[in-house]
Amino acid sequence: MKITIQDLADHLGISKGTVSRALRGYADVSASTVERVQQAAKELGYQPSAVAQGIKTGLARSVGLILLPKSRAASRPFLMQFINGISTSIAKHGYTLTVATAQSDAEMLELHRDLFVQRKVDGFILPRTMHNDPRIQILDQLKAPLVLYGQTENLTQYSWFDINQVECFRRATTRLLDFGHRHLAFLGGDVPLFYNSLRRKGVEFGIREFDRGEVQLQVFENITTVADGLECALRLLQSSQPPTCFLCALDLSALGVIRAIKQLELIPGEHVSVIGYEGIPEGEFSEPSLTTFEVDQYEAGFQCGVKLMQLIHEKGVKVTGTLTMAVLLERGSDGPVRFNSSELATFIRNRKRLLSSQEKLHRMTEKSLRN
Amino acid sequence: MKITIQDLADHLGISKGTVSRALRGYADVSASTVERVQQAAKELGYQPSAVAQGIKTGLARSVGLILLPKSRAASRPFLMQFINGISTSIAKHGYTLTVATAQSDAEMLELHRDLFVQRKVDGFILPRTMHNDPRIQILDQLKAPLVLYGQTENLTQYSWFDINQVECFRRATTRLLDFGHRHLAFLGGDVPLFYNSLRRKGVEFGIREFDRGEVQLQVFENITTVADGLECALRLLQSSQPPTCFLCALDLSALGVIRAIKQLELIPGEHVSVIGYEGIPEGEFSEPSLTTFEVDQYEAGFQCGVKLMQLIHEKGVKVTGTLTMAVLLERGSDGPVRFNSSELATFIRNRKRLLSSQEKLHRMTEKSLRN
DNA sequence: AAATTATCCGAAACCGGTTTTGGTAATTCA
DNA sequence: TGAATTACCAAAACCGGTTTCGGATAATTT
Repeated sequence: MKITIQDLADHLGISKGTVSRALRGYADVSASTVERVQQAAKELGYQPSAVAQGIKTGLARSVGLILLPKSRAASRPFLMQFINGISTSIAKHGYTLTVATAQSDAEMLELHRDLFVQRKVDGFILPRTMHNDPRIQILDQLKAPLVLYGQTENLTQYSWFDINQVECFRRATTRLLDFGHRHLAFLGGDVPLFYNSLRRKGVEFGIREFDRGEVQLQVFENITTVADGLECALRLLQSSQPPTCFLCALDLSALGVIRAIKQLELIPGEHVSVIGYEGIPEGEFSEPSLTTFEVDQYEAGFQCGVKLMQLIHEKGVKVTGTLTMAVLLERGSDGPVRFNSSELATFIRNRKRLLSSQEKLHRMTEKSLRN
Repeated sequence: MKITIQDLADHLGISKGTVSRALRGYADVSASTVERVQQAAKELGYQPSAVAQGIKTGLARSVGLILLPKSRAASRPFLMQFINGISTSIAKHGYTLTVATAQSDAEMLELHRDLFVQRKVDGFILPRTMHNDPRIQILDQLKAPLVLYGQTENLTQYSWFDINQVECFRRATTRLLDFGHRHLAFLGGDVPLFYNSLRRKGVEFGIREFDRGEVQLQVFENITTVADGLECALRLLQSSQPPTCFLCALDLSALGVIRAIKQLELIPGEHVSVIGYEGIPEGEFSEPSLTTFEVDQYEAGFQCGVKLMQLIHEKGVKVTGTLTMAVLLERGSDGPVRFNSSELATFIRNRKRLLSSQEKLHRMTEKSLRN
């Protein structure tokens, strides 16, 4: 049924070694033979078995990407385009992407080891880098090629790709300061992940550049979902010294903050400003739309794939790191400061008191409209 | 560096054939030898190369999943848990998942053929089944094992898994009819995909069961995104005979409908009802939260994986189809009818006229609150 | 014309496993 | 005790490719 190289050789009346050399482009095969072989291969639909090729070359022609689906909220939005980017760039080298999922950190480490030892993959792409990432330690021992999507300690030893998140959050911060905000809140994400400290550092840089002693920053961590952001912002806004703007490490939490602002009958972008990071599709449709940094996840995946192909194929290549920028989408969720913190606090208090009376008014209007 | 079966055999002073048979559990190896081999394998960290194994067995121990990222809106939400389900079930058999992406339909077909001919995968899972799905035709020719996630024509020939979407939409429809709605709109999704006709059929069944000649149904297709749903619902609601409820083939379009309702200053679930399908996370956080059918994508992936493993390993097995139900999440976006279609039209017209005056009022209130 | 050099291809080794074959030693049976 | 099993394992064949080696033929040089 399936046609092998021997079948093809028999059909042409030449040896299978010659067929192989013809197809691999060796110089010691005549042009006419190469032509004949390629022609016959196309006619008979012959394609070499990747499995059989792999045994001699030692390569599986696949790269591994191992995901922890339990961290669903954070990994979901970026995934599809990231996979697409990897897949597209490695396809040029005849490589495919092996995606596996682990249910726990321990299982994830085992999976990395097993996939490599069993030669199911030739290398890995590691997204969501952590502090002292244990995956790196294991793969180093095995001398497995790897590319980081994100940064970590000892960066010079690895190939990596990342967005300059420090710069993004520095810019977001100075933008808000230029808007006149003086009470900022930073809602950080997953603490063990490296991105979190980078984004926070960006905020601190922005403030340090500017500081005339009048800027106040509140920092929170582990705010990773819409619900987290909603709950955290509600609490902060109803405190005695509410922030007038929010810097969110994740779009998801930023959307929660917007929801909180609206829930307090305030106008996001006017009464309170919000800036997110990542550029998930929901941000475009939120009301107001979310000001955020849009990350090109396809490009990220693509570059990770390119770097991994270099590591695997070009021996002796130096590792390379690449830092690019995300694009600031200036949308509706931030703007010039309207109230300072104390004014905002007062405003929110009064607003709350009047909400019930306003509701009555609303119901009356509705009734009159109905008739 | 990497330890092979020959290394292990030399270390034990026995032949590599015996090592292999010991590890594969052949009967003609003494218990003590098996013990010694297993012990040594563990100590030296030996794991057979999947590539080398594959050449003799003819299996790559991988299954293929090929995605079209251009259809981003529709495939994004379900992806992660689906992959997780597949991956988890096939891992029990030592299988991994190969994910590839294609940029066009033609490329997708080629990819299926190539991956199988090159023995990079032993079979496929086909999500998002289409009418006369061309993937199936190609894979049939190659006699490639496949499992459908979704239904199609000639279902008895294939293994497949699906949600009973006809029943879901039948229930959704009778639910709305029981609520007293008589003007329904069905916002369908991608026309070439098989799910679309199933969901529409469910709506038609629901109406047929009930019809006393007084039910009106408007049908639209290719409403696949939030923007589509928003635009379509805005248009319909401002027509002279607006529907009082929307049955949406996709949660995303349902979220757009909710947005449209709010944009017209109506209350979703009170003035106009909306029911979605799929159970994406956003639906839980929308205001009001979205009534929808929640699909267990992990389970879907898991079952597809199980079925594919059966096809690949148990020769002569019959193909199997499985139909399960999604869970109706009764949330806030639907409820008893408030207005009939004409009343709703009048209400919306008046409301529109008064919006500007109300806005003035609102601004005044705000000014007074500020001081 | 002889010697040298290219050109081209077949034969064989090899990759790391699995599976079959066959032979030896220990057991069982008559 | 001799024959027939049985238990066990080494050796070899095999899977489908790639790569090395060496030889035959043709082309070039001296």
